Amino acid sequence: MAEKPVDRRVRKTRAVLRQGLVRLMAEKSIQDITVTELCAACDVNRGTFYLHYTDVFELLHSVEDELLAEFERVLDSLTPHTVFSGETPSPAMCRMLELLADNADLCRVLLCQNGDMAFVERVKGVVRRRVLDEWAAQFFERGAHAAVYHYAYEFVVSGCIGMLQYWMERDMPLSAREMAAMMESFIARGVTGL
Amino acid sequence: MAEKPVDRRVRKTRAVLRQGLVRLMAEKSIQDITVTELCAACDVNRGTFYLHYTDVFELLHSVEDELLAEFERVLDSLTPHTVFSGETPSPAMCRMLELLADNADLCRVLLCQNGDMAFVERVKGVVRRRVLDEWAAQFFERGAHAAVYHYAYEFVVSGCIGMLQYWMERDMPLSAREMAAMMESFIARGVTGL
DNA sequence: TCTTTTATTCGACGCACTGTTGATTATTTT
DNA sequence: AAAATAATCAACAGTGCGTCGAATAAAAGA
Repeated sequence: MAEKPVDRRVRKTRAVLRQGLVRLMAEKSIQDITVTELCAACDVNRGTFYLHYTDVFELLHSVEDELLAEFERVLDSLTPHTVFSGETPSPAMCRMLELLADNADLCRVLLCQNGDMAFVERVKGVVRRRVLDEWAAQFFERGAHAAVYHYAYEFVVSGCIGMLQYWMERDMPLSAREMAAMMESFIARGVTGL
Repeated sequence: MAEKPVDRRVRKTRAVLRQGLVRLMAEKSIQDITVTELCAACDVNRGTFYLHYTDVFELLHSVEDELLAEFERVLDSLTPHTVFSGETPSPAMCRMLELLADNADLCRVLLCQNGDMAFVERVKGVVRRRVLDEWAAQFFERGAHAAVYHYAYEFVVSGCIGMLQYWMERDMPLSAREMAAMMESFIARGVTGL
């Protein structure tokens, strides 16, 4: 694990391109963004772009990777006890929502209208790997059919992401804590149990 | 509303292009599909393409429109009574799932990996316009906070679509009826109520 | 600080796809 | 059978792509 220090110029160029992409994505769909256009908007030479990325999509993925890594760090900082404590809303859910709020512009662009479906799948996958086994155990205790908890998981995760999209598209009118509480309520009792 | 009969050649060309696009989309992402490539795959002259569509995305939208129209026809054929009868699973839900099963290839391409997020939003919108008012009434009867039912709606619709994605990506191992029953159970009682 | 290393810039190149045109051929409609 | 219209074909300029070598600028190492 050699810590390779990255040249300051490289860091700067990549940062400029990343934030330039996010800025453009707020205006237009990713497939309409050309390398030429992005470089002009960022005042970076087009050739320089190709020193770092093969195309706009690879750049997008690097942006996604960065956010996803931060997301995973939050998940890793949560002990199982933190997650399954009786507290409502759970600190785990709250911290994840705060992360979204702190990266609102980027998350909106990736998760909402004209977002990246593949990225949404990746997010689901990250959560799945950490939650599903725990879930499975709880379901089996209740004697539920084996396949059911997979569908239950998809329902819950997709449902939460849908709520987040609605929330972000309206510039987050509720606090992270309020959102977390609502989500956990829906997960546990469905929507008729209000 | 003049019924304009469309030339057989036009119908045929458009049909060939539509099914060609769906075929290609099963292999690669939409943004990697060029007009040149699509026309070669369909054995249609490239110039002919431009007589009907401005670009690949307009063709995609026309495909989406067709599916969405069929979806709406199903919804329209359902009386409120059909939807809110006590029957489980409801005939409404079953019919919608059967429509998905009948258009499996297309739905998979539009809703799953590398799908079109804007299309998913349109689907949500179609359902929303027909369901939300009914929902709102039920929520107010229970004295719920005004904004809550919007989030509840997003949770449920997104949750169901997430289940559908999981279902379709695995080539629909359950029947439409089984899926409908599971969805309605999650909606009503959440996932811990199994 | 001076030297070495490395990143960025610049101009240019062939290439592929685009969107359109006008003329020609084939099919459908009346 | 005649008229209308759709599809084909070849060709065009325009634009972005991906790459290159040479020149310049900036950072790292001594």
